[in-house]
Amino acid sequence: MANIPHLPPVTTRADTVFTDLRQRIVEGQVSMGAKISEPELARYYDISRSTLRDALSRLEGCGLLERKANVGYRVVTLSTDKLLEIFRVRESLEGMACFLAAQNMQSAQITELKALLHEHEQHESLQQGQAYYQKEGDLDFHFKIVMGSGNQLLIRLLCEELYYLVRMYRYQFGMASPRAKKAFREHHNIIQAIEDKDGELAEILMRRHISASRRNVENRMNTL
Amino acid sequence: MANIPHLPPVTTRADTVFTDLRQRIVEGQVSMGAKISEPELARYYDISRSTLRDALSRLEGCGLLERKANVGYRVVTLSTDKLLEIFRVRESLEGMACFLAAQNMQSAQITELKALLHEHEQHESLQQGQAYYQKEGDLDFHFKIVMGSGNQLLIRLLCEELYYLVRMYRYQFGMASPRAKKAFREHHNIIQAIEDKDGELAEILMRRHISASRRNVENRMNTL
DNA sequence: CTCAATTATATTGTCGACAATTTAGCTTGA
DNA sequence: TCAAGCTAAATTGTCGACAATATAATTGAG
Repeated sequence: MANIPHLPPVTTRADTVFTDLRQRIVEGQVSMGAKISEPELARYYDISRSTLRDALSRLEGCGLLERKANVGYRVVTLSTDKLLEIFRVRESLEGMACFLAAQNMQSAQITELKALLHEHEQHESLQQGQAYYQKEGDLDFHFKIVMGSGNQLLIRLLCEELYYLVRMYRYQFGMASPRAKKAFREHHNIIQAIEDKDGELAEILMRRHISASRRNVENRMNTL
Repeated sequence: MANIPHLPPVTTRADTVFTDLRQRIVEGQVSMGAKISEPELARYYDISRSTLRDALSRLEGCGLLERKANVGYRVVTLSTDKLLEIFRVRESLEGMACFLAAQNMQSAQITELKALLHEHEQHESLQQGQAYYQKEGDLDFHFKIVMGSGNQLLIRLLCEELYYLVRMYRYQFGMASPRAKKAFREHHNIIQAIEDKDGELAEILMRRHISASRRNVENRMNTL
């Protein structure tokens, strides 16, 4: 019994709501810190509370919602402190991802990665292109490297959990940093190390790259 | 309105089941890879399926259960590959935790940590003490360091998610390695670096410590 | 007898309702 | 006027039932 190519991904109502609500939280259409009213949201999506709660509990697993017994769910409240915590975790996890990517990434994947960076360089001159890069493009790059690590646990922790939080910060704190140009150069060097299969260097470069972003936020915090 | 000291933690039926089932999965009383029959488990705990599903979805968030739409939950199936993936993640995350602990740990906490290690050294000579150390004691040590990092995200990822998986491996693969004595020495050196507030050294030592365990598993795997 | 199709069974997904708890509003007293 | 206690409303936790889907058993064709 051969598999039908691209068989329709089995998706349940809760899945749909989960994905949609996640997007809305990330983009700030549901304000951060906001209390989730289960009856209201259930009416909004025209589903029962049980189905909604299924979706909500998964959002909690992603760290986008917080729950207190007998009180309910709230959208997570972002803060500079939490952002700095995320940077520390990214620094360690993505450093490891880079190390593993240097060992495991296929040449086809590396080519893809180069193409992505090149494409971003095209957009760089454009003002709105830079905005796009800050929001999504940069994470695409990091995403591809994590995928290249081949470590399923790393992929889950970063791509399916942390990155949604990171995107939420970018959308809602909208940090158009002056690091865009430096970041391009750093990305380029990281790819080079991966291509050279120099895992140790790749890890160091990635850690510096993320560490620089963290310090950038720390400095901005201190001056304001 | 002063808080009543140690106000009874608000706990729901789903909370209780979550905690109990987690314990049973970790200890292997529910076999790994086993299909979860919602009706059966609900009867076992004498709760409704809705309540049970609340607990199950949280177990999924911990990585102890896997879910497939319209098919249901299964206990995660452990494998050597997955164990090695966990080691990579622990190496990076706990390395960072150690680095931060060297900066943030209070002297009282450090004293506690020393006491714990000393206590373990007492048990070391006993055969069953060693078994205990392999199962729980070692993780207690790592747990305390992660707590000392002060990074809430790190704490969540390691103490509330990964460590349950690690304990599950230890219970069910029961690896009484010959590394016990070396591990003591390594723990000792890690504490020293933390006490000296030498974060970089502490991180390196922790990464080596975990990396050695990983290689130990890899070697065993190759010889068998 | 084997394999495919079909039917029957069991399981998951979804729903609406009730109970328990929390929150908001009101009353009362100082 | 304000605070504390009480009452009412709303929200979450829990339940059992039905619908949709997947798994198992049965039947039938070759």
